[in-house]
Amino acid sequence: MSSGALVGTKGVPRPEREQQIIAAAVDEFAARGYAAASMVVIARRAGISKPLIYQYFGSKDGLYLTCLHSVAGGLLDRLEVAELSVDDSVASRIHALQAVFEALEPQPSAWQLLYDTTKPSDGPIAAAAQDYQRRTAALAASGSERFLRARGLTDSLDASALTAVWMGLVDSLVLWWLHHPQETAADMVQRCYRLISAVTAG
Amino acid sequence: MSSGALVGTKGVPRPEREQQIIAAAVDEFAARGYAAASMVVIARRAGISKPLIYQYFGSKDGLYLTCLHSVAGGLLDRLEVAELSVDDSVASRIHALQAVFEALEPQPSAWQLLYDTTKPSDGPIAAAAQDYQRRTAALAASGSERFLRARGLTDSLDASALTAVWMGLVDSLVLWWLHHPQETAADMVQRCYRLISAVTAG
DNA sequence: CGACGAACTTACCCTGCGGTTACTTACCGT
DNA sequence: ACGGTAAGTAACCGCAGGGTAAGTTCGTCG
Repeated sequence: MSSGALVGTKGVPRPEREQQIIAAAVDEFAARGYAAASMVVIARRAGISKPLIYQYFGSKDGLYLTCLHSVAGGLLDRLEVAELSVDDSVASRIHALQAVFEALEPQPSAWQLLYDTTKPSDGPIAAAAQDYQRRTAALAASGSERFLRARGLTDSLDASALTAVWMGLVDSLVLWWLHHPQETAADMVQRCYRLISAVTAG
Repeated sequence: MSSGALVGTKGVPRPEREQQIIAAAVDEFAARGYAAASMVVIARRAGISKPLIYQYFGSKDGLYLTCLHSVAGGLLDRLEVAELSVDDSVASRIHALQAVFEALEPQPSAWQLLYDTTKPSDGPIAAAAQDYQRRTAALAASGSERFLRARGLTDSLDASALTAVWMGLVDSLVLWWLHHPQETAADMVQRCYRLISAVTAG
């Protein structure tokens, strides 16, 4: 047979196929959320069929977990390094922003996995997500406490709220970036620097 | 029959039942998002059965639209009034925050309807949501432009990004409030005032 | 050349969801 | 008393989505 070849192997080795599937799944999970994402759509986006995903990842949960680790792992490592450059000034926060933008540059939509509100509220996915959220929140919280203490505020709820605000602020900037894809990570860093200067100027 | 009475009217008049259903639906839509929310779960939360919802609201979309209007209508009216009190200082933003907190005090979870990413991307729901989003964005954008112009910045993308940040900041504060339900709206306003003062102090 | 395993697919099962039909109970005006 | 109408339900339908079984093609190694 010359044409056809609708079934049977296409000669793509497993690790490469897995990366294609993960990339497609991250896009789909980011766009629709865990609950609304469809496995057959992910398969179509990856150019293969549904059972291959199950053979490689076991279940929808397994695929989602793989995507989550792939996205959050590198991001958190970078963030933990960048946090060392943050002191108690507002302006020094730019280092954390830079780490986020650079980590996300290959696939910015990945960010939305971290704030997906449709994932299950218990089970291994919830556990992994809470663990990542705990680690990022701990990073942000230590910065918030330092910041407030330097200004004479010690209320722990104030620190908690400021942490939430700071994390939400990063979220907003990344989402804005998603809607302006022509901007590079370096553009974003410069823009944030300008805005921080403007706000803290009075 | 003394016990039982599993079918037949329970004597609750329609307007009252509708309010119960809307309250239950807002909670469920807020918690799971449009796509993942289940009509039978909403019915169970409201203490009735699924067909009654269809009799009163026609469809899942109809129920969602009713919830959206019920939530967003009052909030936007309040916001438009409050925006008149906002000048080009950072501190005056507290008036907008106060309007949001007070409007949400009866049912804070309603906020999450406005940022539901799982709603359909076309049709009447998308149209209504885009209209509300356009109105809120217009409010926030006018404030951002005034703010930046007063500080010598005129880049329209800067204004767009700052608008996104401001809206995300409000979002973060409301979400933090959802996790600290013992706080009143007045508590939130005071806390925000403290934090704004701290950040703008240097 | 033959056969074994890895890469793939078609066709299916089953649960759960949005939506509907047909029925039951209670209230209320005359 | 009684009948019309509003309030309310159990049981069903079609379909979409997660998950599976069994089979097909291709590279590769003796």
